[in-house]
Amino acid sequence: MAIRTRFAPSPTGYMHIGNLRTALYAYLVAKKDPEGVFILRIEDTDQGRLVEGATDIIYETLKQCGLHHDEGPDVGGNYGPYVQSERVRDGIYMDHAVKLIRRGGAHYCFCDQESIAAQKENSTDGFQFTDPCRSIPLEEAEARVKAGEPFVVRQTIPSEGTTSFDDEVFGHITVDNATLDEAVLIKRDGFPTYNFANIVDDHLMEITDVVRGMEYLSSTPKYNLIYESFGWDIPRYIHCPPVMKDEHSKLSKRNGDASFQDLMTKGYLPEAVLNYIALLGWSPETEQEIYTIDELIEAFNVHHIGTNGAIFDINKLTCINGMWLRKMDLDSHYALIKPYIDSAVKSNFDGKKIAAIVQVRANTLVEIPEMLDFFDSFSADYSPELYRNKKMKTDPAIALESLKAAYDVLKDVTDWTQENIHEILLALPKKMERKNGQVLFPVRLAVTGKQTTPGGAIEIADILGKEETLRRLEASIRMLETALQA
RNA sequence: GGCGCGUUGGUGAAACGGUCAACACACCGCCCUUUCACGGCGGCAUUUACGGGUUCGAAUCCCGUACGCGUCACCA
Repeated sequence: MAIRTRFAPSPTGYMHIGNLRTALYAYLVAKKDPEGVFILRIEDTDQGRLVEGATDIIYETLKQCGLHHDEGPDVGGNYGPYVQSERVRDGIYMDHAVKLIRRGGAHYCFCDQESIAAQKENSTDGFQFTDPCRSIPLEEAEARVKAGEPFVVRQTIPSEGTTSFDDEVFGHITVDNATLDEAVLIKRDGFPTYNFANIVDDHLMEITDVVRGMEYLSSTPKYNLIYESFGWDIPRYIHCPPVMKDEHSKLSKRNGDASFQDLMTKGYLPEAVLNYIALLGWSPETEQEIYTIDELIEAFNVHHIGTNGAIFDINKLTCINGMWLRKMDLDSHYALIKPYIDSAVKSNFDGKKIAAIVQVRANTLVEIPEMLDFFDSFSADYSPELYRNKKMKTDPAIALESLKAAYDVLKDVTDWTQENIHEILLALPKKMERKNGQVLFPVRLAVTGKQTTPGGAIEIADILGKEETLRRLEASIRMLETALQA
């Protein structure tokens, strides 16, 4: 039988990295099987927490990441509807709740919240609700329901014995039934709770592998009791530890940095983000670090998912993002970063050449414009002290000498190509008995006015063109002369 | 508080009883070099939360303690 997994978010806001990672893992588990099916189900049973537009963010994010679902509200499928509120209208949950009650796995409960609170009030430490409605005979309960009395459906849990299950990540877990409380399955408003809707839908949609956060680990035994009451097969469980913001707290929707959309605006690539979060909590069996989605499918193995929370490290993401940027061929890299180049460079320079000098340096997209600001704005009012560089063995006086020499040879170049500039400029240090750096470092500085830039003197001069290079050189020479005279 | 889960360097982590505890990020040096970066090389846990036990041998198994997280909602 083919593997079927689902990603079941509730549309309550942004998609954060922890969520996305759960989606990724569910996707990988499904696609590991060539026949595997990945399903998107929207869990909107909490009508009070719905956030408008949240569903679209989910669609958009999955799409950007290439996590295409085979079934879902927008793409259809044979197990629909894929939105829980629509399933409520179809009566699916209530029908199953009634079935479960008849099988003894649940019961009607007429307690109001006040009486539960009162019981809690009167109990000494360790409150566990004891439901008096458990003992109401079924016919009587059904009659009260029929008469219109408000009710909830509550799970009936055996007071003795133990329940255990196997988790692919955490192993075998056993709990005493006595510690399990009888959770509400159908709320007073007729909507199912998350737990119940989940069980029913997972079964009806024939989910074989349940991938979810480990916060559900403690309610899993209750799930299994319901599966057993129904006589249904229990799925494989894959509980994932949380993605943490720091040592103590999980990544939260409040923390804007954690949302996928924010990472996009911060200049990260979807592929890199996916690559990174795959590695957050899961480790491959080889030392390979860069993975395309297809490579992840190939390498993924649930038994290498870790058991403790992993702190989201933007440094590592940045590094991986840089690797993705660098491994692209120049044409696609240029196509990708063109908007960022254009936003900083309005003058008519060769964008592709600029892309080439940027490619080995940029780790994120947003840092690109700042790197390139010198192309459009140059004025020789920077500090002459910038020319003093210990490693290059330069100071303003040496720089002035080099700049003049460079200007003299450069002004006669007729064919302004990188090769020619290279040849001409590198002849200079030899002639002047200087080190390469003593000539080229000042030239680069003179035409950019910046301490550090992407690209060296030759590459930048090439891009700037002869006229602009000479203009900038001249301005810098004048500035240096004035400074040295003073 | 009950129950469950966890604890390897600043971070992600490998090692599934057997040499000096991989690797990557970050950090620090050095090299390369026309700056920065890229790339290369090296450093960075005398030790795997702590205490016992089992064993010829433990990060790895057992027990206890501490700490952390989760759960105990008519939220998901």
